[in-house]
Amino acid sequence: MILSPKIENFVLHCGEMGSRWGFNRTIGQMVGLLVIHEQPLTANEIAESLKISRGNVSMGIKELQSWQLVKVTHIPGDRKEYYAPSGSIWDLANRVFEERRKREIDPTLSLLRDQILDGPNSAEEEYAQNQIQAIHDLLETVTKWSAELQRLSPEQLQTLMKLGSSVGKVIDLKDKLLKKS
Amino acid sequence: MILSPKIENFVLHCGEMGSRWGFNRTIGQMVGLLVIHEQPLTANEIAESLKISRGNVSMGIKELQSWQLVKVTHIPGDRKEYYAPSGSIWDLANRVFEERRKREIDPTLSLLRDQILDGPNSAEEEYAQNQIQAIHDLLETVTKWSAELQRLSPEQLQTLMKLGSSVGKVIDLKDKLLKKS
DNA sequence: TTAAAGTTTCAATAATTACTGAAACTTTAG
DNA sequence: CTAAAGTTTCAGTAATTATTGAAACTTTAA
Repeated sequence: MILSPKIENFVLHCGEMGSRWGFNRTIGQMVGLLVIHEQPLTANEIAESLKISRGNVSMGIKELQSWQLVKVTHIPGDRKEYYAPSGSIWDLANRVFEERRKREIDPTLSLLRDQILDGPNSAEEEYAQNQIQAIHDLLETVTKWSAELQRLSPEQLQTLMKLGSSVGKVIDLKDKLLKKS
Repeated sequence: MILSPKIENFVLHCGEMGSRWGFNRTIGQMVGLLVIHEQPLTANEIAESLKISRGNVSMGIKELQSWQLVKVTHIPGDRKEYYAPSGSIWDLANRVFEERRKREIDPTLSLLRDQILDGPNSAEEEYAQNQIQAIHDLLETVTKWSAELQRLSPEQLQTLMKLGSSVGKVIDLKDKLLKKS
């Protein structure tokens, strides 16, 4: 399981970016490795390729499963587990996006809801209350939008994405559209 | 600079979320504090409110400035610097979004571009090359879209966001729209 | 000038997070 | 059943990241 320079380069980069994408270096490397390899890999192969301990791989796989980014496969007559990405690049990106929304937005939304129900407890909390409401509204809109995007088929999403610079035009024509629908 | 329970709660929560939003706990608390307070605060007030050292505040402010999230103001006859958020909640969210795109996507896009120019170096790199291309295309689309969103006025954005569940309909009517534009 | 008010820097250290490897656990073929 | 193959757990330790606080630096009023 020796990696070619190009692939090693790619995997190491995924490691560096790992923490920015929401996991840690090792897990970033694992994702990179799984994505770039056509065949599923065993835990031992992963450990060997990345020069990390078997235990670390096990923890990493667990974490990746909590993100729903890997699937386990088996080869007939072989009891080892083989790991592979749980879908296309697009699927993976979608899952990361969704999982991050859950971790980065949901807890705050929940706190802010409670604080809004509580109401301002004094005159100087008026401004605070307004700001809390503003953050709440923003996060709620983002959440709704994100749910909407999840509902779309990959083809629709591609279409939407490719709309690119004509998004502005779409918006300008919104009223017309809504009448027709 | 003693905080009311509700505000303290909010600020502490921002601290907990800080690392998930791309900074650290202290900086998260600083953002929370600045956003929730109507009046700009001095570095000393921030240090006192959050019970952290003066030096830490200085570093935090520097970091927040690199994210373009704070602005400095002065009060006539007072040489202290007063810090406040650099805009509305919406502005701040936009900046965080943009900055994260720069940190989380741009470096990868740049690496992948180079790797694509390099071309596959062997037969077994064929698959790898395809995957690299797929990731590249996805990230490029996201980048373009994000740039497009930045170009829109806040009002247009609001409109787009509020479109919510009718996004699907918009897509279905895309062709019709593009003819008219 | 200069000294008081304010700010920044950074080496030392604290706090957190990640990793290893050996032991415990699980599964299955015989 | 049991032993071999495989997997997971977790205490100890390594690596990383954040924080303090004292010294250096900057600005300004007198």
